Amino acid sequence: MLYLFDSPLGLISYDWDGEVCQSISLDNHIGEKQKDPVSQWLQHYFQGESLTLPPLADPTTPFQIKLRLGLLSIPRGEVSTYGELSEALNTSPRALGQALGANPFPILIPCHRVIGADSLGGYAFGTDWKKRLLNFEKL
DNA sequence: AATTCACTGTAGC
DNA sequence: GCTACAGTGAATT
Repeated sequence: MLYLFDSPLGLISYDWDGEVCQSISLDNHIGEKQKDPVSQWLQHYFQGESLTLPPLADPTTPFQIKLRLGLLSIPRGEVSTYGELSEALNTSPRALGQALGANPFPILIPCHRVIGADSLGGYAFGTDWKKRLLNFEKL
């Protein structure tokens, strides 16, 4: 079931089935507002606090597991690069980017904290969002 | 300083 | 299997 969250940076929708979060979307502006673990986490996130993550759907591939751990090890306000992360995960930068784009949980899993070696890099829902998120976390 | 280019590994079909 | 990428560093102009 799709629900909405009204963030200071833009509208966020997420798929919550009552038990776990299935996915996050930054462009589908449909659904109702509801109080659940996901909206609570987002609420706190945008207040600058860190909570433990709500239950998330299992990754579709083993690589996604490693990817999550790698991303979650980047603290708020810090950034890493595709090259750096790919080395840590024993893969290539290109592959890492591909996997990041396939990650269903932007913001919850902070894929926006990964930038290119000498450029911003891309973002599944537009670099717009990426810039706003990074700027927000810089404070 | 800008552009081209081969190499790369994952996901999705 | 095959193809499309959210990258990178070296080689070339």
